[in-house]
This record gives sequence, structure tokens and C-alpha cells, in this order.
Amino acid sequence: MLRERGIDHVKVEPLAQRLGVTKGSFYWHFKNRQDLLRSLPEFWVRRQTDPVLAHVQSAPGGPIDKMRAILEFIAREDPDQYDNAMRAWAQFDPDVAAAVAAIDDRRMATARSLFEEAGLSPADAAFRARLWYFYDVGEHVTRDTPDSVEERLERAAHRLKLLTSDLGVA
Amino acid sequence: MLRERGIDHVKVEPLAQRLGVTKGSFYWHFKNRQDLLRSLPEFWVRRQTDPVLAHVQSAPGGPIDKMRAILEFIAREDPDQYDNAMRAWAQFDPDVAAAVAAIDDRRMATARSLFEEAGLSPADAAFRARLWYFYDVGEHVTRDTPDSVEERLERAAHRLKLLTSDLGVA
DNA sequence: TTCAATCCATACGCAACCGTATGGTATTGC
DNA sequence: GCAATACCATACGGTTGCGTATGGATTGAA
Repeated sequence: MLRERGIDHVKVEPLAQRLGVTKGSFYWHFKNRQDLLRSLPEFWVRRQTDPVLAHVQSAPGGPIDKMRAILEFIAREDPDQYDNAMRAWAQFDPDVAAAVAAIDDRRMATARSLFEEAGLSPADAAFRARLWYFYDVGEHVTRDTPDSVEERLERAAHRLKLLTSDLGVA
Repeated sequence: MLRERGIDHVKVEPLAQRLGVTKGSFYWHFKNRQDLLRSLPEFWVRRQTDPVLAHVQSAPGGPIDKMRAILEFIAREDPDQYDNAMRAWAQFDPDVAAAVAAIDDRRMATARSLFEEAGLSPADAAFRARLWYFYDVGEHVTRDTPDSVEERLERAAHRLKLLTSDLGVA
């Protein structure tokens, strides 16, 4: 429901109907609607970003190789709308905004440290990481992601080249 | 209401109360709620993107100068959340998504033609324009935009340098 | 077997909205 | 000075959704 229609449409009665039960069941598992909503961000983090960051840790090679590993990992994933739904929600809920911002920080910090490893100054690495990460965000929220894996990989290669061509290939 | 709480909270009775009238008045000016919602995207376009694009047309100098003009124009504007609210809405409404996508196209086409003017091939210009534009989108939706105009200008300069340093300064 | 915990259905009161019907007031054209 | 039009209030019925109270039904343990 969150992904398809937004947070304002995760309501207990429609949700129960969709699951083929009544709301009597819902109020057994959750205290109330707020209780359900508050459990969603954590659920999202576990599903969408923990796997990616874990994968990067284990990637071999230098910083550029690791960046390539991230891009290819993401390019091969099926794009879903979970991130977008969370961002749309975060837009109007400070608590959720904080949760999403924390994730953005984690992801960007990874990129930042890789650019530093590749020889950039902290300030330059920070900016480059923003450019790097915001591309992802922009492609998602504008729904500009190509349908085919091949095209996604091609774009990933292009992006990597553009953002690292001036760095010494370690 | 759209900017502060999202489209699902622009409801006629709360809206009327906020304006100090009753809904009897609302239904004089609008056929129904849908009628109001459908008028919003056009309103948004007129306020948020027409002025920027008009300003670029009249900027003097070569493509790089025009890019700088865009960046400075935006950096000096007060950042509001109108774009974000529209994107959040577009996430769950195909009609609105089409309207927002059309705006994204217009803005990106401007950047694309400037990069072509600066000497890039159509394919390279297209990708560079994406990188250019998605930075804006990302900075907005992650609410990472600095509060001070000075800092925004500094970032703009940094961005321009990073994205055009390899091009012949026309 | 029996008791207790688990899980779900039914039924109710309540509030927020939508849209319509209808009447009142003010302003403008003639 | 008098309609006609523009604008707004009041009042109503109907729907959707929240939360609670209460009563089965099933299952595992003593």
C-alpha cells in the first residue's frame, strides 16, 4: 500500500480487506495505526540499504573497483518504488525525514570515503560524493531508470568514467 | 496545504476553515475536489519553472555563462518545497507524473543543448545534462540545500567547475 | 481432559469528509 | 431603485475510517 498509493493510504480497514481478514485481527497484531507506521522505516532499511552496503564491504580491489561494484550491484537489482515512497512520506513527516536522512548519510559517507581513498581532499570528496549519490536519487524520483539491465549497466559505466576519469586509477 | 502536508491533505473542509470560510463557498468556485486538484499542476508550472527558463533565454554570453546564470538565479531564490510536494504527489498519480516529467524534460533539454553548444556530442551532452539536473533534484528531495545564499553560490561554482572543466571555455 | 493463550470475527459509537440543497446578503448593471 | 448575478452560510444525508468491546475458534501445555 505504501509503495502503490502512499502513506496516507495505508489504512487499517482497506489493509485488512486486502489481506482477506477483518480489522479485529489487525488490532491484535498492532496497538493502532501509528504503531504500524512507526515500524515501517526500520523494515525499509533492512530491505533496501543494508544489503548494498554489506556487498560493498566485501568487494575486492581499490576504491574505483568498489564504486564499480556498487553501481553494478544496483544496476542488476530490480528497481522498485520503495525508496520513492519513503521519500514522499519523509516530505511531510519529520521523524521519517530523519530516518531517510540517516540513510542518505550512510550511503553518501561510503562514496565520500572511497573518493578520499582515490586521492581527493575531504572537501572535494564530499562534493563529488554528492554528485555521485544525487544522480541515483534523481534517476529514481524522476523514474528515468532504464528498463533493461544492459542499458542500466551502460549508464553506470558512463557515470563511473565521468566521475573518476581525472583520478589516478589505483 | 499541498506543500505542508501533501496532496491527500488538501481537503475541502479543512481548506475552507483555514481560509475562514465555509465549504459552501468552495463549491461555488470549484465543481468538486477533483476540479481543484486538476488545476494545481498548471499553477505550479507557471510559478516555478517558467520564470527560470525565461531568465536563461535572456542571459548573455556563451553556454558556460548561461549555465552559471541558471545556477546563480536558482541559488538566490528562496528554496520552497513546492517541487518536492509535486514530486511526492506525482509518485502516486500518473497524470501528475506526466506533468512533472514534462517539466523535467524541459529543464533537462535546456541543459542538454547548452552542453552541445559547448562542444559535446549529443549522447555525451544528454548524460552530462542528467548529471547536472539530477544534482538539483537530489539536493532538493534530500533537503540538503544550504540555508545561506553564500554557501549555495559556492556550491554552484563548484558544480559548474566540476561539470565543465574539461570543456573548451567558449 | 481442561485451562490458557493465541488469533480472528462481529458489532458498535464516533469523527472527518464529501457533495447537495437551499436560503441569505451584497454588489453591479440598467 | 430594482432586478440579476456573485458570493457565502447553514443544514442535511451518506460514506469511510478509527478504535473498542466482546465473543468464538484453535492449539499447546499441564
